[in-house]
Amino acid sequence: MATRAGTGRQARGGETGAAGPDSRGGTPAPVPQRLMAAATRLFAEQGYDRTSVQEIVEAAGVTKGALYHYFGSKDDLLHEIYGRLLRLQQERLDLLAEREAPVEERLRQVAADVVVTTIENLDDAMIFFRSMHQLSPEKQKQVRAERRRYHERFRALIEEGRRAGVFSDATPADLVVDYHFGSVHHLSSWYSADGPLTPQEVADHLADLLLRALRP
Amino acid sequence: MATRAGTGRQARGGETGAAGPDSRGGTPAPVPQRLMAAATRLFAEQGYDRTSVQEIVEAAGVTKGALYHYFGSKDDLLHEIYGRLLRLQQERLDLLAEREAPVEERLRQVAADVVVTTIENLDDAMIFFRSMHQLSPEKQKQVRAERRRYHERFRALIEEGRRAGVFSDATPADLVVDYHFGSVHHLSSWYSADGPLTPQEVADHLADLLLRALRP
DNA sequence: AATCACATACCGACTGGTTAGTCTGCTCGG
DNA sequence: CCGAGCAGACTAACCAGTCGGTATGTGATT
Repeated sequence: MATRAGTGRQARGGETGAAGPDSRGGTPAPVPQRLMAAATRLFAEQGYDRTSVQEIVEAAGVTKGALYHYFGSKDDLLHEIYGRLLRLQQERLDLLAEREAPVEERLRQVAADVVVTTIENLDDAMIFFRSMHQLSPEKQKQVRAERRRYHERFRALIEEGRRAGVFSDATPADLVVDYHFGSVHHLSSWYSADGPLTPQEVADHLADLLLRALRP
Repeated sequence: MATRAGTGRQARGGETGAAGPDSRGGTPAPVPQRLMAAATRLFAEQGYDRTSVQEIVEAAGVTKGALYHYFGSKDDLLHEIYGRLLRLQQERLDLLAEREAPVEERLRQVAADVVVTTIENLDDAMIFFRSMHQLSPEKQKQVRAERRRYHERFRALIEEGRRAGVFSDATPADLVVDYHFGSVHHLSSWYSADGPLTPQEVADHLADLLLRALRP
């Protein structure tokens, strides 16, 4: 349904294969990917509203006709960026949460992992929390729903740890989740690859702060 | 240069007196305040770029002539909103940090206070975190510098506590500061006055999480 | 193997609408 | 009578999205 046939929307193409939009001199990446990459960079640099469709297509080396062939609207591009990040993080959360390990160890891994993947996709993350409100209300609702699922999965881990008696229950679990995700969102406004800390180090520290705060 | 001779900039007027833009039927609030109040509300609701100057002046019951009489540009309005919040929080931080009390008590109060004042000015805060990058580079630099002063003052408290042996030094102090302010920034995306928690309760919980994370 | 039918992929000029900021001039208190 | 305070028409720029058109490929029919 999604791809060809009727409307040529919803690109998404090669999630596998080379990471960059153009993996060296060989064949250039497909047009939809080039558009997504250009939009991501420009949205992160200038903001959504300040980036014109014209700029995006020029950066991707195509024209408006191509963009509107693959995407329904400018705001579709934004929605795809969100989808990409959310799918990635949800997938990793599910993977880690189901492991065999003490709950405090699983929470630590999950808390650190979301930090690492956020830093590794810092442009996406920056766009995420800056431009959410610029999505159409309908798409916004959808994104929020997915986000909530993520938070609930995370909260479930905290509650599991409480029942097991390894976490304090001094603070409502929702608040603890928001406390941690606040710091995750905030990453894009201070983390720099030039800084002294690697993504993994930052992640370990932040996860450690969370676990320390939860000590009984 | 920008405006006319006398540069009628920098409104700011009655910081004292009635809080609202129009304190009941009597005399309406002065035009600059009405403009600031209207701009604050609209920026928070729709975002900076999506709010037209025309909307602002209509909401304030004046015309463009009035706005450009008092403010140099649309982005000046934004800058004033930042200034208002930053001045308020800096002032309160200085006040609390200089009190006579054990350092852990002072940190707790400071950490909670910034949460309360953020919630009490949630529109300002939301605009702050969403629209920073829409300021002119020059004004952005200025705001960042003020923000940094605030963070450094906060960090100094943590370091004082470490020297006194009451805080753990497992995590770099900068990271701890960013951890806490992440959650403060994040407030505007989840806190609701209709929720079960009062601002003070949220503040106490968040301050508690910080202090718990810092236990040696 | 040549032709036809049809779809995908893309081009780029164009449209209708919006925007920040300017400018001239009115009004009214002192 | 003068200037601060403001009105509101105006300008020059810009922008998302549309649309008619072209090129290329593919499968079926002759």
